[in-house]
Amino acid sequence: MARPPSALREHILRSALRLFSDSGYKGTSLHDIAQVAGCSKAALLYHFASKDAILTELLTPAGEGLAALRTRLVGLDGEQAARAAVTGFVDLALRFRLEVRILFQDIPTMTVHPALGAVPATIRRLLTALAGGSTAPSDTIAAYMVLGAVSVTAADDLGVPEEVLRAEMIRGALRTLGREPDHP
Amino acid sequence: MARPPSALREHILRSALRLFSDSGYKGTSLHDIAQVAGCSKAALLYHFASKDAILTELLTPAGEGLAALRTRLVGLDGEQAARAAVTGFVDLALRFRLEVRILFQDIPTMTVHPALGAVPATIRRLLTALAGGSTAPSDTIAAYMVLGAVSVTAADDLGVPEEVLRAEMIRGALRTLGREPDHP
DNA sequence: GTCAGATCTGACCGATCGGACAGTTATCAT
DNA sequence: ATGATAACTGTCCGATCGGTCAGATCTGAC
Repeated sequence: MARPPSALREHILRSALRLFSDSGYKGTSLHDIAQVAGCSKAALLYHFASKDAILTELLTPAGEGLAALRTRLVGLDGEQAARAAVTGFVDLALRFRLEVRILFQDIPTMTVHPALGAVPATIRRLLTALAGGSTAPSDTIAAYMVLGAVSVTAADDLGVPEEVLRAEMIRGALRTLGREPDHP
Repeated sequence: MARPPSALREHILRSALRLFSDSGYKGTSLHDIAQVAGCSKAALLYHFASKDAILTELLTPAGEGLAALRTRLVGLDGEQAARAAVTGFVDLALRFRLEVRILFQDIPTMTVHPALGAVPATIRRLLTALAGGSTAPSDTIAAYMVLGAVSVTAADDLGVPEEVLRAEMIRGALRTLGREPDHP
């Protein structure tokens, strides 16, 4: 886990992250990654067991962040849960912009991924938190809309400073949920 | 254009639509489609010039619907533009649920697609309509959030009747834009 | 220097991809 | 019946895919 950083290894990860988020996992070949990273294809497979291992290592931090958000939501309900879920998810989506893009491109393929096995259940928990615990269709739909809105908006880079983007996404999400954003 | 329907041809299209939306364009092989359609891979290529031709034919109606929405928005501004854009886009996303899923999976690849060349510009027009003509960051971001919210929510099938989904999505989108949904 | 282990390369492998093509079968007007 | 055309199949092709492997090169401890 805590290996020597090996400059090339890190460079490979960065290159793969960019390519995966640009062209998708299936749309990116080991040859492509090697070319961008400036090494041979075999060098990739020296540092990583497989193409899938690269993906796993790239998505693990985001998965851990999502799990951490989940634990932060336990015990909360109603207004508190909704607000915590909104700010937590917005921060997460902004911190892992490219990872979100990767996830969204291959959702059907990815949810089967071993490192992401817990994601669907966590997303479900996040949805009920966004809905403030309500199971009414209107609240469920609004929660789902927030999920989509934040993911898509964070993934695509409009030329807005991150501070502004964060504040506006939180305000917009709260409006979507029918909660006044004026609150501290 | 108005060819004899050829039962198999239609069946191929339906099979490809399902597979593309489930596994993505790159994630679906001609062999897969042929298997689901119950014919040989060569039969596919008798009815369609290429895999890409299947995709084009599948996405063309959605592209036309989007173009139609665009023309319906010309001349409108402010409140009128926003409301027309919301209802129009919600209807479109619901009518082409699977197509939206395909588009979202391969956005970077797809926008280069010849049949979809006009889509980015149309989306931009749709965004300004959703923002009610405003170019303020807060309005632009809210418009983008609506785009994502509607697309994602329509694409994934939560078990809600389409009537309810449509009404709630419109109400939620208007809330996101900071406009009261009470209006007729 | 030298030697061991880490790092990296070129060549190669089997599988699968989209697609081409010659030939076979079904359909149908005459 | 027969000929023409549409519909379809089996087979093959070159390209590309992820991955393996034997060996070359680099590196630092001794």
